[in-house]
Amino acid sequence: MNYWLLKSEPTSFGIDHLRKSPRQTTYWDGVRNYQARNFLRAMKKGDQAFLYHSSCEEPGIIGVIQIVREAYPDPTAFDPKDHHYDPKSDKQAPRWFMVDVKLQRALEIPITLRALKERRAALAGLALLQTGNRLSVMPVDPRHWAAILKLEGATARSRSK
DNA sequence: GCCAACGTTGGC
DNA sequence: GCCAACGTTGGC
Repeated sequence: MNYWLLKSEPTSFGIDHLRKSPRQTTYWDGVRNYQARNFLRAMKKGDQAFLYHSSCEEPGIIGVIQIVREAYPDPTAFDPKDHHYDPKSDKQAPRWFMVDVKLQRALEIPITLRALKERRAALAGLALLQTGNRLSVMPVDPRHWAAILKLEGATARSRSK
C-alpha cells in the first residue's frame, strides 16, 4: 500500500464538502500539473492519503482519505465552461486524470503545518516541507506516514491534560 | 497584499 | 534548445 498527500483549498473543496458527498466519496478533479498527474496515475485502490488544507487560516492535515477508484480521464479538461478547462487536451488521448476518494476519517485534531515543521528532523525528506513545493499531489514515505499519525496522538494527549 | 519558488509559454 | 516573461501557488 502506498501513502499520499492531497492538497486542496477548503474554500473551493475541503473536508466539509467531502463529508457531505454521497457515501463521503467524490472524484479528485482539476489536477493540471504533470508531476502531480503522474502521482495520481500511480495510485492504487486502497491506498491512503492525507487530506491537506492549504491557503487558509491554519494550513495542515485535516483528515485521512482512501483511494477507491484508480485514475481515469478527468472530464473537466474537456469542458470549456470549467475553470480547469484545457483547450489543448484531446479526448482521444486524455492527458489529465482523476481518482475517486472516500473520507476515511477526520483527524481528532488537525496536524498543522506549523506542527509538522517543528518535527523537521523526523520528517526529513517529506515533500510537503521542501521549500517552494507547490505540488498538490505528492507521495508520503510510509515511515513519515506513521510518524505523522503519531503526532496526532501526541497532540491529542497534550491537549487533554 | 507581498513575495519566493516554481512551471509553462513562446520568441528566437 | 535556451531563456526571459509571465502566471500560479501558498505561506506569511
